[in-house]
Amino acid sequence: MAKLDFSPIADTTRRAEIVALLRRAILTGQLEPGQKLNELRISEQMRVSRAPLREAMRELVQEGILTSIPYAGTFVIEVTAKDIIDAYSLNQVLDEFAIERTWPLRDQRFFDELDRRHEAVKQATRAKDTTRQIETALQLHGLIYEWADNSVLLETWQRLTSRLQMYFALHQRARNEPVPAEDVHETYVALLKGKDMRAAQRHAREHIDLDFEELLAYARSLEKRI
Amino acid sequence: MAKLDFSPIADTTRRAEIVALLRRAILTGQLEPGQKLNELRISEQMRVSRAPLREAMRELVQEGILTSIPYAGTFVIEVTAKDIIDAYSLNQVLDEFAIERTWPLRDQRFFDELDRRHEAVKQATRAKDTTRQIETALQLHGLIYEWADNSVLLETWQRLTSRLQMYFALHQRARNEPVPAEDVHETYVALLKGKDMRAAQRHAREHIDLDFEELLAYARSLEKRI
DNA sequence: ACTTGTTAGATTGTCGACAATCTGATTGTC
DNA sequence: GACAATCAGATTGTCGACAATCTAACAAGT
Repeated sequence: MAKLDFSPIADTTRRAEIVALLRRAILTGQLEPGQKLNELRISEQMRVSRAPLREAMRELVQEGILTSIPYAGTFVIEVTAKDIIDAYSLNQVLDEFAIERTWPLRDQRFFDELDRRHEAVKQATRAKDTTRQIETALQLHGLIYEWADNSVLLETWQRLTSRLQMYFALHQRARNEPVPAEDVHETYVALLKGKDMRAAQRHAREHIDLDFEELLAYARSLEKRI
Repeated sequence: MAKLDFSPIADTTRRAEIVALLRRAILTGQLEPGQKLNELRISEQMRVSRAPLREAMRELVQEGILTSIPYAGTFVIEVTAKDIIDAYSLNQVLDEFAIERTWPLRDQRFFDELDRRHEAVKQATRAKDTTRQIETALQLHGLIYEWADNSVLLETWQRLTSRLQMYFALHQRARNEPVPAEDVHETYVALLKGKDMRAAQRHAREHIDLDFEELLAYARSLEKRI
């Protein structure tokens, strides 16, 4: 018997595809915060009935990027400065925990995957594909969560990621400057390969703080516009 | 204008009621882990069509207490020893964070609410209502999360709570011993009222460890039975 | 005996139509 | 003109029926 591992086959329900489509539209900012999702219109555009669409929307509500008011509608969540602060402060705590758990489990496969994802970020940066840059950066960041061998932690991170990605996308969309060309993840990757866990944890915290300042400033500007 | 705060009116959709019913059935162990939820049967029992039932089930899947396999069915999640370990280790980290954030925000209203919830636990204990005891104990524990003024943290805790409650319920159901009569939360409440934050954090960690040992032993026994 | 094809039954996924509810415009009243 | 009552249109919530898919039992071939 050959020892070939087959991966699970793709979800073949319309619902799953709708979830993916909607999530992408929200996280890239094509659907703006506060915007209402008209079921009839969307179902017609997707050539799908409202049943699977509604089920998909329930999933995204639980995922935290949509919000639903009975008989009124389902909306993309609004982004407040406080939301961003809250998400980031929790993210710091989780990062520390994830690094602690991943640390003893690092092996060659981990380092290889780390390099692979790092490379993906650099490529997206060179291509000036901001959406993909955000996506790959979060995937790079997510490796410590995938490696930490804690399914509940991973789920929590993935929920948080949805929001972070949305915040970043909004931020990128708002400022029309080009994306920073230098590689801010170089140190992060080096530290994860090194021997000083505390240093890695500290850097994760500081590095996040850096991006955070800029993002927060944007969030504040949003607040004032209302 | 009177400064009366009205609480949001109750959800009036069937879906919301179904979610509440199903969640309760799962968390109290009436629906056992691994059990399949037959849509037609349940919808007939509830005198409801399958549409709102299915939407409710999608929510609970995202909430993490159901799992769905396309064209096969939706099942109550299985509980493994590792799941419990994972949930608890994350809970420890979150507890520390929640206490840290809540600490400077404690006021008279906090202390009053703390006492109120503590009293509810004691009452459920006296009445030997194990289900309610678990529920109230988790509510007591959840106060630091509600008070921490971090919506993302609160959501995360609520998701985690669902599972913890399910684990505890399973545990309680398995052992037929009476529930401990002495009050294990006395010290916890006292420390939250005190001046030493570190001590409170330490106790939260240790206290949880205590219950955890017992719960874990049960989880291991589950593993072996398979 | 073991695999492979076939088929019937049950269950999930999807659809189109109807009922309940909300919104905002209109009318009528003071 | 301001305000309440009413109504029409649009949108969400729910239903019952049909289509797609899975499972398990059985038959047939090797």
